[in-house]
Amino acid sequence: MEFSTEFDARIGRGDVTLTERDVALLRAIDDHGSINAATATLGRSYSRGQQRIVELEEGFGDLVARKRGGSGGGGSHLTDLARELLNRYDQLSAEFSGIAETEETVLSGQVVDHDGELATVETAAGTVRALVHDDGTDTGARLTLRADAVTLQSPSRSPEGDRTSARNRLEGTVRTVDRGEPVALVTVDVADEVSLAALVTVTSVEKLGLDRGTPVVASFKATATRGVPVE
Amino acid sequence: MEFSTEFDARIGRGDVTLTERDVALLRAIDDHGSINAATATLGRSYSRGQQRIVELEEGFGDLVARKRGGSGGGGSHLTDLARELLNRYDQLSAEFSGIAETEETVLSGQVVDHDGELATVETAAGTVRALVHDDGTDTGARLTLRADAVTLQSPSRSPEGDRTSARNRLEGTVRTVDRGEPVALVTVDVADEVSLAALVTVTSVEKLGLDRGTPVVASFKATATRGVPVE
DNA sequence: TCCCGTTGTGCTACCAATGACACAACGAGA
DNA sequence: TCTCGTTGTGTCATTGGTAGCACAACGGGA
Repeated sequence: MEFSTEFDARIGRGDVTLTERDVALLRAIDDHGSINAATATLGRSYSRGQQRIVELEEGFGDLVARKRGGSGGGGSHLTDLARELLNRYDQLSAEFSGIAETEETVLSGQVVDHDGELATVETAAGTVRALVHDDGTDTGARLTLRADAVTLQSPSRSPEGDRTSARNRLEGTVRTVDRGEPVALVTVDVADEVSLAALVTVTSVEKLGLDRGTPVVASFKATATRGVPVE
Repeated sequence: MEFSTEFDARIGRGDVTLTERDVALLRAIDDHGSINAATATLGRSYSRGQQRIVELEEGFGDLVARKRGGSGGGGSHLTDLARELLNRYDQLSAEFSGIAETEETVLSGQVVDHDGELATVETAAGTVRALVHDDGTDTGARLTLRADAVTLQSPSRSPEGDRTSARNRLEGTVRTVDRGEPVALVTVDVADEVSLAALVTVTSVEKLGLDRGTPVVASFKATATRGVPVE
């Protein structure tokens, strides 16, 4: 069954939260130079738009410098704070949509150890360390491993007693290489019936000489793999 | 200024989307064995709850097996599909909240090259490859680098012409080590006035002998650093 | 055959967010 | 002093989602 994963990003402060709708309003003000023109082009009512700005400013501080009267009747422009908020919102959305869109592989396994948030999980592909939130009855867990968190390297150069903080290592062989334009999706067989997806740049594909059958080591940080308890 | 980053996770299919509210309803049905008891304990109306289930099932397929009449009057229980949906939702939430909570560092810089989504950005800390969405007027970009995507390694063992797909490398020295219980937040000075945050396990801190002043190499994948264009 | 608690369905009422509209206040420039 | 387009403020209407309620349908067991 095919799902689409979606999200709403919000930025909160005090008891107001900035939503996508608010961001659109601020952007329109920035574009048109007045609340009036902004609400008009958005097909929204001025009165409500103005009210909303006041509400937001009670939580965040000055966002819109407004002037009435004068030549042209006045106008409004965004404060530096508002611009910072918009940038922050863009970044947040970019990260969320990264998650919503990126391929991921799910590993199920048994929790054999639990130290705070850090769990050791036995999976079909080997034992993996991951962050698992709840720790009440730790029997099993489903780990989700995002393709952009997996780094690939040649087996020749990959010491066992490692000097890196990426301590989850799974050996395998490349199953498929799906070249997008600047990025490629590589799937790696790490056990019978278990394969990982890794998102790497095409230049990395070439540097590592990745092709069907190439032996590789997939490594990923414990702190980058999150899981939820099951059963 | 201190913000809180929030989100709503949703799973869509067709033209219905499963929200957190729906998840709560399904969970309550699973707990109590009937829609009636579920809506009652949630303080919601039966009629609306039942309607909502029908709406969801039009998009997703059978979620709640309902039986009326019989001993006890009947009852309801979740289908396997519903359970799968709930698991999927849990995983998605876990990933989103990981993003919302995790420390991150922002690098601003000039875009010097743009190949599809992959941009090369000159920052104060060095040149970095990252995924940047829009590519209309590529002047500057703000890259956000999540602490859980940064891996640390000792400089001794880190070949220049690398055999790994993590190609962004920044050398620096440890500024602070903030030990949480199983995970530690390490900040690394990589240039004047620029420091990165890395989230690693405490055992990695010990293995690498990280302490204030320790020279380290911070590396991260281009596909794990996302940016938004500015100006 | 009756009893019971559930599902299924339809109606009204309510609430919060929003739009629609009216009108005063403003202030630079003609 | 007048004009003009904007901000600021208030009132009323509309809308979408929900609760509240009533009542029929169901079917296993007493």
